[in-house]
Parts: sequence; structure tokens; C-alpha cells
Amino acid sequence: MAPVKKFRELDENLVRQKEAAFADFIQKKGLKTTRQRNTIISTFFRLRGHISVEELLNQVKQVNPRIGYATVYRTLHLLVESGLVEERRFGDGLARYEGHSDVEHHDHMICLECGEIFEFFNPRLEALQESLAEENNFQIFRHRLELYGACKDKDACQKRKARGNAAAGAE
Amino acid sequence: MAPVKKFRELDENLVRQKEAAFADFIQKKGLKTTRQRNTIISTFFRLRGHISVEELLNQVKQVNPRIGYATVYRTLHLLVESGLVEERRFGDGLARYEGHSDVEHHDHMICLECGEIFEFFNPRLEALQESLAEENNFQIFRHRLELYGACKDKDACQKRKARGNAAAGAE
DNA sequence: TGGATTACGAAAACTGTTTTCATTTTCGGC
DNA sequence: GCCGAAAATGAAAACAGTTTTCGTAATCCA
Ligand SMILES: [Mn+2]
Ligand SMILES: [Mn+2]
Ligand SMILES: [Zn+2]
Ligand SMILES: [Zn+2]
Repeated sequence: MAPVKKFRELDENLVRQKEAAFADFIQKKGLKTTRQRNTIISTFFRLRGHISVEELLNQVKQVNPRIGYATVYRTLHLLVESGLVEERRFGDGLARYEGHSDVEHHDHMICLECGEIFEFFNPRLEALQESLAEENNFQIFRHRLELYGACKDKDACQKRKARGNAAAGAE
Repeated sequence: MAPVKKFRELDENLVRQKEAAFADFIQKKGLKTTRQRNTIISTFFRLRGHISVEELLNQVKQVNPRIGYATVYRTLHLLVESGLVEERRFGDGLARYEGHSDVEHHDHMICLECGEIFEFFNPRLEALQESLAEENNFQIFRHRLELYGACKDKDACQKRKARGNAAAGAE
């Protein structure tokens, strides 16, 4: 009867689940639980999207302003090592991080006009990659596929595209 | 009669063609022809593969040891701007450059064991990307697809894979 | 060939990230 | 609850790749 609240609850549960999984990882590695790490991961898991280190640090500082870059970097490495988080690089020079959503693997479309990032997954595409690898006697461990362009829906993107200052394709 | 030589000649012609195209570009931009730029581009076009700045500088220095990083970087930017060269990043932190081959666009398989890079192109894959973009009302300007894994042919890669120190998928 | 314009090269600056190191915190055993 | 070894923190320095600066030199058109 309260679908919005329901989603929020579910999301909150997922976050707690991830926090628990990370705690597990930390313990199994013989590392220590610290206030800073807890702050960082619970902040991170409550953010959505593809988060840069600076973005994360800014949020974290609102909870504990004494936390610095080093600890955020170190914690992100642990999160990646734990398998709960993936690092992405979309060519703007900064690493971005995202917690796994329910979709295990996905690829990205990046709008060069508005910066929005769309996620997609297509089994045929994945299978085709596999079969091409096979042909070349190559075994895929992982892959990255990024489509850079413009989302036609957005007003801003259409406008800029019409003015032609995007088609150049410059970074 | 001399197929190897023939290929070499053809290749040499292609290089000269590119050098001419770059000269054109320089002139149309109102820039100046210099000994350093000539050395750099003719060295670059005679190398094959995905060349890092350091690799290029090392080669260039054998012709003229006084040429420095700055000029190599600047010349590579011009080459990219001219459209004769493309920048690639395969995740090892360095930019790599490749002159267009006859194949206009291609994607890459990167062996994490031996570092070898295989190039491929598949129209079905490209078309599938297009149609997925279409579905999302997205217009692709460019894309990048990289398959990371192991080439099964190579002895070294097979051996290491068997020992299991590769499957972890760590960077 | 003069002279405005562009390029060069060494070194400094920059950016994102990693490391160092002195200090503090954690946590299992007492 | 305290001890002490082990691990974590944070400020600052170091690092790596790349870009910029700035004084000097080369280019090239009138
Ligand atoms: Mn994503
Ligand atoms: Mn290539
Ligand atoms: Zn995929
Ligand atoms: Zn492609």
C-alpha cells in the first residue's frame, strides 16, 4: 500500500546486507573495524551512480570532516577487492566506483552533452563477444564496452547537438 | 616475385602518404614545418602497434637525442587532431597511439598474460550496438570495446593460466 | 632578409593517486 | 578493564603521466 516506502525499505536492507558483507570480508582478512571505514562504506552504499573519489570524500566529510583522501582511497580499494564494488573509468581522468546492482554485469552509454550515464545489458551482445573471442582462440576474463554519444531525449542534448558543437567528437 | 619487398614498398608508400597528409594539415592550420615534427611523425608512422609516448621518444632520440617529451606530446596531439592517429587507453595508465590502418575502426582483445593486443572488427557487433542505442534513443558518436583475457595459443599464457595466477582477474 | 609568428626544450606545474611516517586505534589475551 | 602487537589514520611528501611556462631559436612570408 505504500510502494515508495517499500522500495526505500528494500534499498535500506540491501545496504545493510552489503555493510554486513564488507564486515565479513574485513574480518576474514584479519583487518580491523574502524569508525572511518564504517562511515565511508555506509556513505558510499547510500549514494547511487558512478561516484568519484572526490564526490565520496565530500559526502563523507559531512559526517566526519577529519577523514582524508588517503583513507577514502584505501577503503575503496578494499571495497573493490571484496568484490562489492567495481571501478570504472570513462575517460575523464578520474576513477569512478559503483556498487553492484542486482544486474551482475552491465555496459554503459555515456552522453557527452549532459554527462548522463545509461546502463544496459544485452545477452546477444555478450554472446557475440564470446563467439568472436572463440574464433581467435581467446579466453575472455572481463570486458568493457562504452558507447559515447548523445541521448536524443534530453532537451539540452538535442539543442547542443543541433548547434553542432558536439559532433566534433573531441574529448 | 618478391612478395616481401612488395609489401614493404606498399607500406613505405602508405607512410609517405600519411606524412603528406600531415604536412597538409599543418599548412592548413597555419603552423610551421619543423625538423623535430618531421622526425617524430616519420618515426611514429614507421612503428607499428600501440605505441606509448615513452616508446616513441626512445625511438625518436636515436635520430635526434635533443628532442624532448614536450615536443613528442605536442606532436602526438596534432596527429590526433589531424585524424591520422588515434589515442587508446588500455588501463595500464599510459596513453597509446596508433596510426589508422586500412581498417577504419576496430576493437581490441588484450592478453593479460603476454600483453599482446589483437585487433578485430565485426559488423554484426557494430550493428547490434547501434540497435541497442536506438532502443534507448541514444546516438553513438564513438565507442570502445576491449576484451581482456588470455590468448590460448601462446605457451606462456596457457602455462600461467594453468598455474592459476591469472584467473583472479586482478589488474 | 627582417621580423612577426610559431616551435623548441628544460624545468616547473599540475592532477589524480599512492606512499610514508609519526601517532592513534583496535582487539585478543590476560 | 588493561596490555601490547598489529593495523589504521591523516597530513604531507612522493609519484607518474601529462601539460604548461618561459626564455631562446627556428620558420617563412612580405
Ligand atoms: Mn554502471
Ligand atoms: Mn588497434
Ligand atoms: Zn558487456
Ligand atoms: Zn567496434
